[in-house]
Amino acid sequence: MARLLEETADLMEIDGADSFRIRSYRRAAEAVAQTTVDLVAAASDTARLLEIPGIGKNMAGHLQSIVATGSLPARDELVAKYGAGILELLKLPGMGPKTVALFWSAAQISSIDQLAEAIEAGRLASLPRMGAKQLDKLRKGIEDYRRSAGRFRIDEAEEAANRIAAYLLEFKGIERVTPAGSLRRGRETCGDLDLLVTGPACQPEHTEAAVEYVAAFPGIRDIIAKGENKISFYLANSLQVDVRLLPSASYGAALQYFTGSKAHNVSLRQRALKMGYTLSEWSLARLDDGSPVAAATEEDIYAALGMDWMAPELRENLGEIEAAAHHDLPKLIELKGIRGDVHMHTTATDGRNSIREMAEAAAERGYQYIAITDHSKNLAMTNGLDEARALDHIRRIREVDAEMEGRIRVFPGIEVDILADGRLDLDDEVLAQMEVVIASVHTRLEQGREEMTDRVLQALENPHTRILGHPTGRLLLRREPYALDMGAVLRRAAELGVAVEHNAAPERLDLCDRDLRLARETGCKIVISTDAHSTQHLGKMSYGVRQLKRAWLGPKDVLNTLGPKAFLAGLRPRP
DNA sequence: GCCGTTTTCGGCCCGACTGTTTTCAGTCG
Repeated sequence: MARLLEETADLMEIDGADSFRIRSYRRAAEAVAQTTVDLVAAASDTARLLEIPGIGKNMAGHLQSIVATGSLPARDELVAKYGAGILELLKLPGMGPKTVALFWSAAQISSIDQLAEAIEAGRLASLPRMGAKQLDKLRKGIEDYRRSAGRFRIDEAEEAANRIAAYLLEFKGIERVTPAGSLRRGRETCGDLDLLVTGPACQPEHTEAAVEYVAAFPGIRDIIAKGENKISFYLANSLQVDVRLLPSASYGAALQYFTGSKAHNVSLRQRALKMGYTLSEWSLARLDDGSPVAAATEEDIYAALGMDWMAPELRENLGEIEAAAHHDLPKLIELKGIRGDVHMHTTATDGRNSIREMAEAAAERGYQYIAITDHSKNLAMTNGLDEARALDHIRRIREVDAEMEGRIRVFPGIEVDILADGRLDLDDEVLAQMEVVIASVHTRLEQGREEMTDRVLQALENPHTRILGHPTGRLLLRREPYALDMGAVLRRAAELGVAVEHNAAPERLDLCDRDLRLARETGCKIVISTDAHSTQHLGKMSYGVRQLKRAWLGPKDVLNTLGPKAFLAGLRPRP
């Protein structure tokens, strides 16, 4: 429902509707996404819907229409006018509603394919504001987009996996559903979803009823293939799902095989061959007579190969096979090892909860400490703090720290903006009052790699910078981490004792595998956070922790696995 | 389109940056 409202807002923007009216659709989308009210149940009771802030008479009608018919007439009309493909254009960097509208009216462009064709044909060069640079940027944006399209963020894949698993487990005779592939390995994105299913209903020759049950899953858009042991289909969002039914006797071998990675499996099979075995999705078996050695569990298979079992996140053929054979696997970070979160926002800027509420929620989660790090003045849209407000805010944070009576420590902090010349946007005297100063780049990165890197290195030199924050959202969404020379940044950060933040929210995995491995090699300290803007968001960081695991980062590398005192001591000393 | 009233219509976060301007529009956070 939130997505339909959000898309309607996008279409209205292209259509040139009143901006405040558009905003009310976005607010309603947000409200729908956040509310705890059961909207389907409440749809018959208009008064109930009207109680939700941001939902008025019209929106209530929209919600009722979505519940009743699955569609929203206001959106349908605009889709009919512009075509459904036009929404995709907004995902290209530098493409906003005005440009989309311009291309539509001037060249009848309503999809990415049409845009690509029009650029190549030179049909856009005569339009206002469309110089060579702009068109180059669009060309590159389309290329990036096409490369990443078809992959799904891990949180989307996991949500789908959970939904399907819940359905499958209702069937008598299905006992276990395990996601394999890149979802199990905790990659940032998944190309498709592999679900391994076992139980009495999965015995060979007797799978028909179970297969039919899978095929009846209500979320299926198209069935691609349906056989005895395997069924493949698309969900409504085009995510491809492969469900495999397996006898429990070979469940471990199949799980190992389908978890991968490919490189890990190749290495593992080579090792098996050297030891006189052959490894397949059915079993680990002797080469000479084909008799099975291990198959039921992954532990059995790895053990038979003389190795310790390892977490799926490690299986990328980056030395884990040798380490497991030498019983030398690193001690890795688990979610429960995170003892504090030191990047979060409150109602003072763009957060939804007060300092006290954030502190209570964090204490309830079992955290030992937090830092409140609201935005500084340069982020005007968030009502960022200027010097005077920042000082007031610190006073309030200290009060809450006292009010919590030791149940949790609350450190004063701030997330400052790194300006174009590398300076921070608040006075040093104010920064000197903060325990946690996170310096973040919030402007877009078309400055070029050299300038951007310089800018960040400058910010590291500022003696008040204690944590380097995420280098801007747009960059992360485009998954182009090397627009910044992260090697140079991490090395300098390590020298200066500045910690680097790894934002663990699923849509924001801002340090990629290579950066995290580099952090380990350079000895750069990592701080893991979720950049929480509400109590709901606080602590939802399992994905980021899985990233750390794959990079082999251990508790000694991640500062907020330490207690409050050790955490502060691990930051760069304050001047 | 929502909200909160000054109860029936006016207000609704704003500044930096880029590329194209020759004074600013569009995008982004």
